[in-house]
Amino acid sequence: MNVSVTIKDVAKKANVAPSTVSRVISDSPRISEKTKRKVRKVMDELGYHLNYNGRVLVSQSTQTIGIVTKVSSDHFFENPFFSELLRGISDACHERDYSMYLTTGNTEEAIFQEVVKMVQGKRVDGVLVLYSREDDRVVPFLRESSFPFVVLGKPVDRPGETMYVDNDNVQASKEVTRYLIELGHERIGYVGGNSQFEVARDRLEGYRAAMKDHSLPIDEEWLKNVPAEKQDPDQVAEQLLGLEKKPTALIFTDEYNALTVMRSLSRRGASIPEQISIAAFNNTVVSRLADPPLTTVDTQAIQLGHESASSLIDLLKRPDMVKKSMIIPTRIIERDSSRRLEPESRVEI
Amino acid sequence: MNVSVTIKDVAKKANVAPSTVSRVISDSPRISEKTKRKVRKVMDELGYHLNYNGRVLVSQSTQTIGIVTKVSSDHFFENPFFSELLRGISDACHERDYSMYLTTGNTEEAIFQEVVKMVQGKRVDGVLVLYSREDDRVVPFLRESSFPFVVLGKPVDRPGETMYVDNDNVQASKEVTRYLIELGHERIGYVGGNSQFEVARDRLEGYRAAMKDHSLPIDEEWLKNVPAEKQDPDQVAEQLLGLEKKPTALIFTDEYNALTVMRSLSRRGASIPEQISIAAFNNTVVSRLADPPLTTVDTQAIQLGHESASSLIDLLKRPDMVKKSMIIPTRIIERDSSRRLEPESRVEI
DNA sequence: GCTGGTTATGGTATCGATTTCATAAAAGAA
DNA sequence: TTCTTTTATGAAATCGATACCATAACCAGC
Repeated sequence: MNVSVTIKDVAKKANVAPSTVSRVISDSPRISEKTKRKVRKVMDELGYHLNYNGRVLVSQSTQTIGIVTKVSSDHFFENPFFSELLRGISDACHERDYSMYLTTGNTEEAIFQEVVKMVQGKRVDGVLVLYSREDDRVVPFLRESSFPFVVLGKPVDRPGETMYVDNDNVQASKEVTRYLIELGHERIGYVGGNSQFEVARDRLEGYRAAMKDHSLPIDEEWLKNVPAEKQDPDQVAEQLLGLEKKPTALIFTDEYNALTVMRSLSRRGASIPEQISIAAFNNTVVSRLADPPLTTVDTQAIQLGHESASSLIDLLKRPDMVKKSMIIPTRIIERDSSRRLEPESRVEI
Repeated sequence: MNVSVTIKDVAKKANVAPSTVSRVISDSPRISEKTKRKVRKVMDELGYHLNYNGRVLVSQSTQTIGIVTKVSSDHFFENPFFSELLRGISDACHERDYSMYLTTGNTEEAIFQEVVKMVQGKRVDGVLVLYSREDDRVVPFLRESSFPFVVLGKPVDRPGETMYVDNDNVQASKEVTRYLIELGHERIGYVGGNSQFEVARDRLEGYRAAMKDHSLPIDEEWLKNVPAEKQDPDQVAEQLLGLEKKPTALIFTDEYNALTVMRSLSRRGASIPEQISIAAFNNTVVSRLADPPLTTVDTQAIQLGHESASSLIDLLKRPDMVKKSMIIPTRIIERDSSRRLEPESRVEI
């Protein structure tokens, strides 16, 4: 096993040319069945296996896609949402016989350099960018290099020229807000994420739009749109409970934030959902196992991952294809963290 | 960008031989500074970038490690434990300038075939197996092929000949059991996982040993050592609460199981930790965010990942190295899910 | 001035597969 | 039977980089 069997060894033993063996491997119709059988027998005998690197060099294609994540410090990695995405991506890759090449780094610069290396070094055929952010260098670089790529999330600029897969976050956010409004809530707060990311902006927009549609005023004190790492859940809880006009419902773009803030709220005597209803985005296992289980917007992470990888592979196979984008539907999963606000129960807490 | 610049183009334009350019790339001391400057200037002008595949072919090394996970249906992927592992692996790879090649599949056969393909096809230099299981074909195959690999978890057989990284699960389980015993618990139950996996067996063994050390009898009714997917949390809760001699504490090898069973227990009126104390393994974000937060054994997933990848890379660099294995220490993180059982409170619930 | 030893660089085979072009053999047409 | 067409296979160039071997240039020592 140490010394490997090459196509030439097979050719020699089978008394054919290397090119014939190559054609047998690709099952070319130009080779007679008899020769195919003979060559295959020898391949078995010698324990031949195709050397992938030789093929890559000549075919100029690695059958591998590069996956670019946010910086590790965003804790994207530790989030089950990421895992589910990866699961979807992985499934799609395996279905189409592609491989995944994972990129990570602790700084944006490190990630960018990784991307440059994998693109210039021809390590991958295409790139899947798992975020969409302002001031990002990766997407512009890929665009400029005319390297095939797909963005998971709505591109910050030129969405028409870019292939992407995303939820309709504005719409989804509108819907979950409306859902709470229909449950009788009027004072609805919103705890978002880093507004550098397109997804955060879209969801905030959807929330605002829904409130406006129902002519409900928004108290800016109800909005906490800050990066997760800067958010002290206790502080958020305290601030919200200290308000004269306390919100009766809260929307979180991040399940983890929802849980930590929920805990702080409960400790301060605001029980969920009795005093405050909660809804969050991303329906991962976290929401299911929370106590009480969270009402969430299912963003269908596995499908998002699957479609994005699948679209990228389509693009690789037919580079001239029209840059179609894809919107994955969302739906609200009702659980116990939000409840109907009966008129009589609208007492101050 | 479409047509790529090769080492030959650089050589021609700089009036040197391709071999000289290659030596400049590797910064060989045999090339004069003057020539290096000249060649580098031309590389810049032409926008040259090393083609990774050409190098791979001649150097017979891909600087990539393959990562083998359990079948997707085990939901290993969706577990933050996996994410943290991956994070550690990723960090180690980036430190050493290695890449990761991820394998997944829905069946064991699919995974096995993937491994064969990546090993025989020379897609990776070494393999990291993220589980240790009975009746596994991957490890024997790697061994037989004398392909470098490291197992995360204690190998089922021939651990002496195999490089592995693991916690001391027997010991860790002993400790957490002892911890509960020292809190005054005597009737301690154990909810484990699929005993095909070495980790499940080790932890069960540790638990039994600790109980024996303290001369505490084990009621076999307290043991639920079944695969996660077959475990109905409600049923487990019901069975445990229906016992005449109910356990006052439970150890879970899986945080998710712990949460689902906990919920069932609470619903049936057994509050945590008042009536039943809980301890679990793997201290991920799940335990931190649970309500109440779980007392857990921190298995240090990130470090496990980091060390395993790092060991594999060491092995690749020095194939003759002694097959040292590594035990990552664990520690108990005390949180609110377990409490001291005061003698007077030992009343039947 | 000649020999021997460095040092800097060039030429070329090589890694393992694919692919184009050429050609021998077989089949079909006249 | 001879010529043309088709089919099956072979020979060799190629992908991009590396590494071995060769050699020119230079310097030192006698």
